[in-house]
Amino acid sequence: MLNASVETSAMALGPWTSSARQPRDPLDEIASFATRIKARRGTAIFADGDDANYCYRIVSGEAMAFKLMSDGHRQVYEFLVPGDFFGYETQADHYFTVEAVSEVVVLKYPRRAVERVLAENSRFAREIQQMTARGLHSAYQRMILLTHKSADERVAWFLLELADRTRNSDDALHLAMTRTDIADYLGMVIETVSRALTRLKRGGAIAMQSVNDIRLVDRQRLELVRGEI
Amino acid sequence: MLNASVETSAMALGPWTSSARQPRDPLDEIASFATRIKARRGTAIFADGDDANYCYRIVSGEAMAFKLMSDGHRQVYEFLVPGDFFGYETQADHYFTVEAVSEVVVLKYPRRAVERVLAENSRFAREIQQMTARGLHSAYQRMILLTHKSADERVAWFLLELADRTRNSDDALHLAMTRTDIADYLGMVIETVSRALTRLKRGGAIAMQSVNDIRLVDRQRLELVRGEI
DNA sequence: CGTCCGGTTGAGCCCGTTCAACGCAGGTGG
DNA sequence: CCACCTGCGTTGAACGGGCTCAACCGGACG
Repeated sequence: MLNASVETSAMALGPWTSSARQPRDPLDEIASFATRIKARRGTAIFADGDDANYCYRIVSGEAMAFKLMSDGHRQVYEFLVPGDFFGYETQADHYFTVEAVSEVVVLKYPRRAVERVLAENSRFAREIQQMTARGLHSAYQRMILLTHKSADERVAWFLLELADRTRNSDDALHLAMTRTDIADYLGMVIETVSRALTRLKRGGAIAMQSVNDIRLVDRQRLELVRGEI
Repeated sequence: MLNASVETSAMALGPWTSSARQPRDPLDEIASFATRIKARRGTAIFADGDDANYCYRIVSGEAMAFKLMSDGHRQVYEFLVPGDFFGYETQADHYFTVEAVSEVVVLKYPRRAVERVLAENSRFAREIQQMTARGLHSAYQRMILLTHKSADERVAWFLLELADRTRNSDDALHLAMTRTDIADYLGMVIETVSRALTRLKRGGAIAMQSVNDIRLVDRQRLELVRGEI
């Protein structure tokens, strides 16, 4: 949802390194308030309507933020990867559910503590503001995707974005989420996602080791399919 | 885009009232830095890619925030009404254009000044954070609209939202924007917008005095068409 | 009076949805 | 060990809502 800037996902890989030269993690400010929790695949970290007494950050694994509609439809707002910070609200309640998509480890910060730091530390407040603003920016970009892009463009965009966010150096990409999750994220149905993946495979842009393990064989072609923005 | 909370649009109607009982306008903090500018219909207040050296607030009239794609498509991010605050970025540049949709008066705040106040006044920082978070929330809601709602539902939602945001007490609603603008906001084409309006008219939910002047005759029916959320 | 621009209406098409069948892997129980 | 079931993904066929293309309408303006 909101990812603290560039270097942060390193924190998922090892212990905090506060070495002088290293750019500091903006969330270090609240690190001391964190408790570490685990969630198994399919379990909720918090639910739509819950009191927003805590906010969180992914350490390892993946999660998804979504809202369930009264008509049964589900909109997946974001997939959350290591480094992502989420659940900090200015209002009383959470307005979406966050559920583990794989076995996931998260840090849990008490809202009170975060707000105390926000009030006292303007640098930290600026970081949070920046993360929220980036979230808004990317939500707007996704609107373009949802209104003007074809099925293949959406799926290509999804794959490239996920590869980018999980910072895979090689071309291997593991999809922790199901086709249904992807469909609900991209505003399509599962069959269309499946067909789009098949076309990308036939076109030589990707290869599939197994259903959930994809190789971005021809990244350039994939970017071509995705199109601008 | 970002609307400072409930009472703010009153500022568009009269001079600042800092009376004790009245809830204060959160943007009072930076009021002294504002300069007042006018823009005629169709002119840009700032453009995509411009240095984000200023941010703004609508006093009267309406504007729209949008992005032009390389393929010629245009996505309208938001319609801006009196009280709306926009253009404050954490990065260097604006990433969308804002253009007057009618004759519009805006207050223009230097970014430097705003950032100085942000650093010194945590209450103000909290207000800005809250506005951005609300913007994100409403962007997510609009995603649902763009993925799962029919043409009629979208248009009904648009009319109700606009009526709500402009706080019309009676059932008259003036559309300052063109059909093309509405279409680019709702992710449809102009013909579909037109047909949806015609159906709402035939269904008795609305009436049209002229092309741009709509009466919400049967609000309940309109809400029924719009559906949940 | 003619032109232009924005909006409306009509006809046909297309892409993604819907409905349905099938494939495949993992789990369970005889 | 195999038969069966269940959940998830893929593929096929037909449908339909919104898009495309095109004509028309009406008010503003020269």
